[in-house]
Amino acid sequence: MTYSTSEENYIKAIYHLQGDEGMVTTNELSTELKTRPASVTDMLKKLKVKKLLIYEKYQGFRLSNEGRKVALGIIRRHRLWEFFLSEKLKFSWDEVHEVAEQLEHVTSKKLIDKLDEYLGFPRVDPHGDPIPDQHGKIATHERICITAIPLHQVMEVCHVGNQTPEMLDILKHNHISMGTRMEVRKKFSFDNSLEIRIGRHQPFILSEAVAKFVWVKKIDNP
Amino acid sequence: MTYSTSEENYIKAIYHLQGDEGMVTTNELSTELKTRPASVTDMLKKLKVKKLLIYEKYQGFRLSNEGRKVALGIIRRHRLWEFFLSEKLKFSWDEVHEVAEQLEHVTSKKLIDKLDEYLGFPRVDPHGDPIPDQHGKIATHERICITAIPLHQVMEVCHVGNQTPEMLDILKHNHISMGTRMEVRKKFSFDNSLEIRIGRHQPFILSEAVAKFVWVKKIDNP
DNA sequence: AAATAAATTTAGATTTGTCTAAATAATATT
DNA sequence: AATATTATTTAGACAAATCTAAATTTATTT
Repeated sequence: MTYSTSEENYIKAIYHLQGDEGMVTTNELSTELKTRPASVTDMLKKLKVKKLLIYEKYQGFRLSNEGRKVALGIIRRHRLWEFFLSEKLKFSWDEVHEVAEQLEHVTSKKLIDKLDEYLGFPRVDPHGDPIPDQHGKIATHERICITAIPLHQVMEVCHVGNQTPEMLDILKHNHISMGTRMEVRKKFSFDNSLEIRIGRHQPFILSEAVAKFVWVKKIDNP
Repeated sequence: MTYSTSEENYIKAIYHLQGDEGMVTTNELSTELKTRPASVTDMLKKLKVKKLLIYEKYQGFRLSNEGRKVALGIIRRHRLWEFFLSEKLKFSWDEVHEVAEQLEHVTSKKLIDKLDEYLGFPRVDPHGDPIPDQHGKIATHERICITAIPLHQVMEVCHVGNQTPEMLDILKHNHISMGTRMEVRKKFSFDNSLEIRIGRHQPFILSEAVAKFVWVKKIDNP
């Protein structure tokens, strides 16, 4: 009922790769984890024996219900630590992931539940991803990429799918962060760039390269 | 320049076993770490190659200067996490050690230095043990066991050498904690128990079994 | 449908940290 | 001082997690 760091990394990666119904392939996972496909196969066998995986050889695989539960536990730990690092220790956005990667493997339920309480039961991490609760429940808020929303509708930034320092830099420059309310005023079909307006400020242009990582949701408290 | 969890555990244990000048033996270390002596010998060879250890076979061993530096880094992490768990997450005294044992192996200098700052640069952990600073400097405050202090001298509790729930219970019951100022009023040679007084409160008796774990120092700000 | 290419698995090796059993060195006892 | 006891080390094995190279299965092309 407790898993090695390596097993946890595999479980987490599989969770992220498999969508709602999808299967994952050996190559995908080996790319994700930067290991050789042969190593992946070895681990798949192990996880299958432990009943965390639905897997028949050559057929691809996905997490069992139990496996998904374990994955959500790991993700809970990861995201709570990210929140802690960002909120309390003032780590910048692009620094939290690497450290949380290590902290997430500290397994003490009490530690995590107390940390959750100390942080005030946050519902999303600094990148806008939802944090599963003690029971593994995870909010699936409806979100949509700003490249796909209708014009002239004010929405709230709730997720950024790229956490590099470069991305942080460009977003900061344009005063975009989690919770920012914005409106798409125009789409330029030539290069798929967008004209954005935040509140009463001067509208500005966002390239497609940036825009495709910015996701919004309907405003919570209008 | 980075060490495995296992290596770190050996280094830390050697640091604790060796006094100021002393040598450590294979058996002592194997008892401490609950491994077989043969495993200890294997690791000693490895740590010697890495120049962390002064070791000639059959002659005992102790940390090199470099080894001591590494040990102090690990102890710094351990004690800062203990402080965090106790102070911020409200873990009780006897619960912090086990969790800190895991957290101490998360190696990010930035994490630890920011944590230190966040906690307000604490100088001692919840058991009264000093926390090394960024440069590995550790305060060696003069302390003395209450079984050994002269009578009628008010001193301040600065260390408790036993962290079981039972110890916590008895100390709590007698209103003794880190920083408590107390005076030994009488020593009973029959059973080596002590009569203690805290402030103007009713004096009480402490058994030798408890007293030998309670250490005090001169009062800082008289 | 056969041939080719790509993905996956198997077989066997390697590293780290551990173990047991046997050999050797140091220490204690008669 | 010789012997017995204890401590330490060596030798060889094992489990976990990885790797390379070869074999096998599935998918794609002609």
